[in-house]
Amino acid sequence: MRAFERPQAVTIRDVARVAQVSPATVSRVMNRRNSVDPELTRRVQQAAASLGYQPSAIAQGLARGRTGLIAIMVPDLGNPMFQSVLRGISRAAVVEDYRVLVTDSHEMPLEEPLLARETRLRVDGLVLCAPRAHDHELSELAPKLEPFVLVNRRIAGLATSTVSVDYGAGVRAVVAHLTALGHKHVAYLSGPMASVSNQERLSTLHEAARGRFELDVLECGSMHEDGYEVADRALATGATAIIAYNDLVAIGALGKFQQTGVAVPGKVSVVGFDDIPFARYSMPMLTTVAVPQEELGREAWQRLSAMLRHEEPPADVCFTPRLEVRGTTAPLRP
Amino acid sequence: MRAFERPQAVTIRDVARVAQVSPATVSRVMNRRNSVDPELTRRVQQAAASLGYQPSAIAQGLARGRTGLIAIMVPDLGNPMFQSVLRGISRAAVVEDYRVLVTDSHEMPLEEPLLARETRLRVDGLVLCAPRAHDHELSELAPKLEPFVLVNRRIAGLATSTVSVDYGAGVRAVVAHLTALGHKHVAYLSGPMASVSNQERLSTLHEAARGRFELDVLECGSMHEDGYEVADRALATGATAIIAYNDLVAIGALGKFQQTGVAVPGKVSVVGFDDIPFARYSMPMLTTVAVPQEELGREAWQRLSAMLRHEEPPADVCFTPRLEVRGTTAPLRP
DNA sequence: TTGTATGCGTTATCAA
DNA sequence: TTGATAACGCATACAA
Repeated sequence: MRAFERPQAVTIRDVARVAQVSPATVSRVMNRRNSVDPELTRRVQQAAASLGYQPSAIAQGLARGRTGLIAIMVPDLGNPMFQSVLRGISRAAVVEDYRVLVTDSHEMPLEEPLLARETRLRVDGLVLCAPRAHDHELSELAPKLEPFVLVNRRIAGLATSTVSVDYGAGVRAVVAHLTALGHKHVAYLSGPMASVSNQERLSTLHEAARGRFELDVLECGSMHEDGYEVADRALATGATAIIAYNDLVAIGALGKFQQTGVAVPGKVSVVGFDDIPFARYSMPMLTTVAVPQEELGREAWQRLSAMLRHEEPPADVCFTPRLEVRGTTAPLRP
Repeated sequence: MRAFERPQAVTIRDVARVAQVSPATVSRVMNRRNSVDPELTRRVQQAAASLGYQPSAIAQGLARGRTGLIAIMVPDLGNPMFQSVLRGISRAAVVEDYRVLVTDSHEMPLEEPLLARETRLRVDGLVLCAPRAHDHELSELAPKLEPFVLVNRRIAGLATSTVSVDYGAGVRAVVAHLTALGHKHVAYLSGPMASVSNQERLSTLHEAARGRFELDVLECGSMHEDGYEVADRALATGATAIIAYNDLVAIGALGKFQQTGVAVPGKVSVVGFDDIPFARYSMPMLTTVAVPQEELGREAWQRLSAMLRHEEPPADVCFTPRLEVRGTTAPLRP
């Protein structure tokens, strides 16, 4: 039989024939085994060059039992936060000659397990970035996904490498900041319910707000438009400060306030999360909880890379975010 | 021998043994060949389920001569424009069961050919998004990259599918707009010199400006910071309107003007390219040349998909961008 | 309809 | 050091 796609133009056998050696020797030369006679080495290299030979990655994959590929699954490729993580991973992995496959789960918690498992089949390892699936589903699936690294998510009883952010600390910093500014009524624009980091922000917020200020929570989302649409209602609660699920939402709200002539931070303060590049370019510049996004990606790769080498990965890391006080927060003015 | 990674837990042979059939029959069942006895089909499915069998994608790839993977190469994963194209491709491809591998060429024209070729080895087809490499290098390389689709780039004498944007028309629309507003002196913040679309914008601009207004060109870049840094010098030329290479640069310049108290559009008008999501959320809202970014990705996939099926791809498409007049442009006020 | 045998392109074992 | 040869896991002619 033959593959129905055109078979690879030139194979290791062609090179072997031209160089008058065995395929095994060609393989050795291509893989820089230094146990080949210089003369043969030269012949092989010349033959390979003249034929334009390139080893088949698929065949190598099958023979070696590895693909040289890893995958990252993100909830939404449209979110700058995840783009940055992807960028960090991609740039770190390429140095070690790994390529990155990217899967967008479209914020669909129920489809994630299937998607993850299917993706895993085509690569050597996985990075699950802020997975939305349920704990127990991920736990069950874990053995079939290994090796994998979790970003922005921890799962009780699961001993896999994790790279995360202490959003609780971030929330407390925000609360302290707003309290110091005199705010007594705060609205939280809540992100996707499936987002564990949203849950963390929310619960810490409830806790930290107690006795300090009134807290209203509004269902929102994770994109500009979500913030834009919910902004008015947030203001209508009487809140004088708004904490957004992320920078996108915050900037969306800012847009609406600008349009309707609501002064920021004069009438209402706004805080975001992530510190995406655009946060410095909103007007006023967005006060936000800065998360080292690309570094999250790099750290994730460090761990996955170690696992791929069958080494012990570095210890879990949890970044403490830094509150970037910029222009969208100000003292309460009655 | 054995693969040095743990061999796949369960193979087609294990299923065959449990189901008491031949591996060939298992293969037929897994691939929905409808020539298998219902009883055997049942036995195979049950065996596969109980063993948790998943066919090895690598082995399938080798046997079928295809990987089920495509790749997209972009100059910079940090650019929202390319992110959107990636998103469009990824979402279109997954529907047809293709996964997407992403390669970031770091805006390095010289490394692109190697990167492209190496990437091509691991996938069935390629999308080159705004490649920065030289025409002749791409032409030479073309046979080894096929099938591939070009986005935002056309190469003389190269008969490969192309999805592009008529930036010339976009530039003329901008020029007409600014001229109508009375501007007599315009500065262009030039993008990466290796960017062909930058060259197109530049040459059309020179042409269109002739006899209408004075044109200053400033070397800039493609990111926020580039626009931020060059903004002052652009103003110092005496220009009353600034055309930026893209929205990122425009927004960067806007940020600087905001900081230094330069009124936009009162003192200077600003125009961008692309219409990234953030363009609606700058203040004022950015006047920009809107490019259908995700659609570029979808159209690219349409063509690549056809080529992968050995069908004739749809004709080349060239989008005419639409000028979105928003808040950063205004009549010249002396 | 089912099973046997072969090939996909490489790597790796083992004997020479 | 080199070359047969056997995997790797699957899909598919071909024979039964």
